[in-house]
Amino acid sequence: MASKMKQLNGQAGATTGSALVGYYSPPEDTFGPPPSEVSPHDGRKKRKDALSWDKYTCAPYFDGRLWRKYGQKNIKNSHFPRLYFRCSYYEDKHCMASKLIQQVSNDYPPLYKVTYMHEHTCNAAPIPAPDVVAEAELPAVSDGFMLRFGSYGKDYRDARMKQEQRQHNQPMSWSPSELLSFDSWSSQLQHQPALSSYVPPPAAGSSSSFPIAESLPTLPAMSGEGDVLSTCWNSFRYSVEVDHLQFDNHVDFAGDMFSRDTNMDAHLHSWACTGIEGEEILF
DNA sequence: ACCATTTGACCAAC
DNA sequence: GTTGGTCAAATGGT
Repeated sequence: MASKMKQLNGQAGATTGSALVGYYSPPEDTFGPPPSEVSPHDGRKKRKDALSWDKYTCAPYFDGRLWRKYGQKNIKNSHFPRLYFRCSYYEDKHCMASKLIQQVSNDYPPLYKVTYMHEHTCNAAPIPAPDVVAEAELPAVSDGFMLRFGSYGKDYRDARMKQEQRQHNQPMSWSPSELLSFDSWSSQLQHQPALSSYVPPPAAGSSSSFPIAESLPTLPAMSGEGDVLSTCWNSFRYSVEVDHLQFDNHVDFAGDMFSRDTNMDAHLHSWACTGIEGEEILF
């Protein structure tokens, strides 16, 4: 039998109200105009003869826009699935922008190819870079901890609140990559070659905030159980000397109070933040 | 029960 | 016939 009823002929009206999806990655050139168009060179014509351009990045998820995932497909001759997104304003504003994400390497950090199709017509304001950045007075990294954190800042949280209001005050869940959080490694781990190759220390004696331009994707966040939370985890980095912050059980960081999880292994420390609207966020 | 995500069917492009 | 893009039912989390 297997009579799987399926609505044919696209343009299915309202899919069930799905949430907006946004992820954070370090700002690259994504807030500006799209890079020059690159036509596919695999010989196969794209389904839609649309304007498209490719971008290779380690931070494929957040590009300042809100996307809704609508599909995933295993691709022949690729170890990684292809993920399909369209603009979250597809229904509201009939914005035809879409993108697909294809992981192309399994390095640290993994490299992704992102193919964008159609420009946004939704006129939605791009999500600004987070306002949580490293605090001032960065010391030399020599014997410090390397902190890594991913966050949406206040602007993004405000945007989410607005979106929740649009959706009849239905709260939106946070994905792990959206949580204000950070991990730390001991300097011992930091000096391992595999890490040092892509974690250049900040300039010694730097006294300004860690430049956003120097933010780079880092290792996937690991939970206490060793699970990879999300390879879309992107972070700013900064370093502090051990005595620069109090590394006991609480840290006041950029105005948010973090408490350390007691179940941590030798190198990976996980923290909970109690600074967002009084809620404690654990992951 | 509601909502977000996943999964597999359908169908267009090759 | 095969592969990839899209849709929506099924599934899972809260």
